Amino acid sequence: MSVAIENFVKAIYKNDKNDSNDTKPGNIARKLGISNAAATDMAKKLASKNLLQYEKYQALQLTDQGTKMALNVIRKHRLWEALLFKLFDMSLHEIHREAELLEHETSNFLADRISEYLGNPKFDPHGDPIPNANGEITTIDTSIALSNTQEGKTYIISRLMSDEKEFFDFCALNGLKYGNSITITKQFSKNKMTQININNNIIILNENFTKIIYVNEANF
Amino acid sequence: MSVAIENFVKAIYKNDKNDSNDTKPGNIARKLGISNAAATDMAKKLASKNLLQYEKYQALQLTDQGTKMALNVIRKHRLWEALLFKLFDMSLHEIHREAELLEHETSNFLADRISEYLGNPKFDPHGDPIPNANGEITTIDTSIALSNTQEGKTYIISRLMSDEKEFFDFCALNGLKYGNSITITKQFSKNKMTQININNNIIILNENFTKIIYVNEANF
DNA sequence: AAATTAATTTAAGTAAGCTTAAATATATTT
DNA sequence: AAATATATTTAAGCTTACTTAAATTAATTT
Repeated sequence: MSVAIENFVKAIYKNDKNDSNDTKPGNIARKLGISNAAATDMAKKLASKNLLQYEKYQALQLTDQGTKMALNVIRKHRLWEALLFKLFDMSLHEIHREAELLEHETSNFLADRISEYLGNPKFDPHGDPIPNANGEITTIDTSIALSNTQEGKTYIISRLMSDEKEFFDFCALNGLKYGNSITITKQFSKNKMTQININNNIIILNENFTKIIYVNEANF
Repeated sequence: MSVAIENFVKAIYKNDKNDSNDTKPGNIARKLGISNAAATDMAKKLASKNLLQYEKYQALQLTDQGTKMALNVIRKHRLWEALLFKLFDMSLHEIHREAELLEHETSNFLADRISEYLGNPKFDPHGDPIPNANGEITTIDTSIALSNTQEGKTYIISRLMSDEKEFFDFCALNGLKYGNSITITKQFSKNKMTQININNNIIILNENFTKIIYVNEANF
């Protein structure tokens, strides 16, 4: 299937989660930056391919097949985000931009290799759930802000919710990377600071940081 | 520029290295799996974009701009091959197939991140040179077969020239990966076996292996 | 050198994915 | 409920990247 089709079903899937009554051609058109006419045309075409149900003037509804396609694209997008975020010093915005292109040129085989390499993560660096190869999706995000962690426990970094270069520079410098493990050595509840052990270095993070770094409990 | 255009200049660049007189539309058409007519059309179009010189019935010649574009695509292709080969257990054939698609959807920024991550390698896992960001290309391959290495020296694995699953399984098991470092502990010149230290494990490789594993001298 | 073969080019046509403009239906306001 | 505004649809047309078939040129054989 083409890039245009993949983006179309993805846009419907995402829009539908917010307001399924408003998933009409015009709405999808706006999100994709195409004309209403083009969206109507595409809707008809995809209906004939059994990817969605189309009735004049009604909201578009993905079929099971269409939903599966959307989830497959979203899976690839989020796996790429997770991989790029782990490997390189790139912001959430940058990884999103790259993943938006790579998602359409990734075989299922490669997606599985990426997932495997990352330890089959259930969430991407934004905290959004990554569908598995069967299109199943975990909806409960168990990650918590660093400020809510407990002394003595070990966690895996699951999100770095920022787009500021200085933040990422700081993270890079201190080994704060998606997928890395940290241990909480002290919680200063008064002034909201957190002392952590990362790669055997002890660092203290203030509220600005502990609120935007998210982690999951490590399961050993 | 489109995927079709990128593949067209890439095909010309590659063909030209073998026989520059034979870089005519029909030849490129065959390599790309399109008709001669389509190739002639494209040649005219690219001439108007200043990517190549086109004269009726003559061989196609890339301009500097066209050459630069071809090298940029080739750079991305080979960087992807190097990255996928390093990270995942994929054969040379598999990484090639994936890189063929990813190369067109990769920003220069991301290409630079990949290169940086890999330590700006000059050759990909096939042993083909990786152009740098300025389109400069190293033509002298300094890598040698493991059978030609010297006792006591340390090398970086630069190629694993095989497409057989068993070989890659063996490599994965023993940490023989593109980019990894090994030390030659003994050379058995008679029966062409080589003893190496990899990740502090000592293993012995026979001729079947030492002829298809290529390495570069490590520069510390 | 003429005849034959092969390649290139031109011409006409197609499908995908868009566009704008006009027609039509739906929603909203009064 | 009628008038107005908004959204959707239809229609016609464009560009890209192809196709096949016919015409032309180049290369090869005899």
